[in-house]
Amino acid sequence: MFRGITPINLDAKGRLAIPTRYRDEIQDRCDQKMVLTVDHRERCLLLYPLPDWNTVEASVNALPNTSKAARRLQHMLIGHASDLEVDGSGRLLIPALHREHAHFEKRVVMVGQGHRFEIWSESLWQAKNEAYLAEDDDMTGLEDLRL
Amino acid sequence: MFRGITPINLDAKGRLAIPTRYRDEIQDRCDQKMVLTVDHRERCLLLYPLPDWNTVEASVNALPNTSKAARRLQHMLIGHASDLEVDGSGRLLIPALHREHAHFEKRVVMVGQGHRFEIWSESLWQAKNEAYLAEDDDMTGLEDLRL
DNA sequence: GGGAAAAGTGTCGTTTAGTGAAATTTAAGT
DNA sequence: ACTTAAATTTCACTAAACGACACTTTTCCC
Repeated sequence: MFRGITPINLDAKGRLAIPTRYRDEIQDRCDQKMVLTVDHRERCLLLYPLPDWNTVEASVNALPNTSKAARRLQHMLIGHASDLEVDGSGRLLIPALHREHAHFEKRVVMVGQGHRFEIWSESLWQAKNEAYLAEDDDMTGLEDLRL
Repeated sequence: MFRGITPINLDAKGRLAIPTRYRDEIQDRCDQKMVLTVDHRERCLLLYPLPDWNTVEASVNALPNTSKAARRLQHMLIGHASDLEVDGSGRLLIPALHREHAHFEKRVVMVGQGHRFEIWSESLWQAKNEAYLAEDDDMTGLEDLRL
């Protein structure tokens, strides 16, 4: 289970050093083999251990491709999926197109989300948080939730 | 399995250099013999290793040609299919008609899609992505999906 | 049919990006 | 506080992608 948020500096070649506390779990779970793709509704990247990605990919591929929403998902998620391997120093090279897509500069934040990570440009992440705070607090459908 | 997205510059003669990480697999799978055709609903090209294309072609040909949708598929896919061979430097010459159809200029992106590739003009690919991101997030029928 | 132009093919050198290792810095433990 | 280990940054090397060039083949026009 990945949890927590970590700010990280990309190096000059666009490599991202995985926070140490996740490295053992990643080693165990997928032998350093991960898949990076884009989120279909936000300007951020999604990072899965390979086995978890395979599950997601299978369920997205199984959707009827007559549905427009399904085709959108297939185009975005599957189309942008890239195999990555964690190198000997615990780093991942983020492909240039993905960096551009998510507007990465030097500083990014890596957000643990259970079986996967979200990776955001730090400035976009901050903007997103500000936007959430400014928004009306619409909790429709969530009335029974106890936080 | 082809996966990942790579930006590529066509050379002055319209040749596309296959990314090196795919070359071994292509050599093994089809001895450099590939088939290029057009997608029937997007302005992009589809590139198959010959054996995989043969499967696709057979199943499209098996469709009842009383169906209008089937005739459309046969016309588009099979009609535009063109045999290509990877040259000694790992490049494919994209026929002029295909380049025009998909609005290729210099920069294209090659998108691994399992047993085949999609090839897009970079600007069309970006436009498509932006359009998807801007779209309403209509997930009707996909409520149970866990990404 | 001859010539010219266009299109196709192959090779080479340069540049850029990717990879791996080393060294410095930081942190942790004794 | 000192030693050891770990993590991050920097540097150097390798390989792939790019562009240029030269040669061949085909096509079109005169």
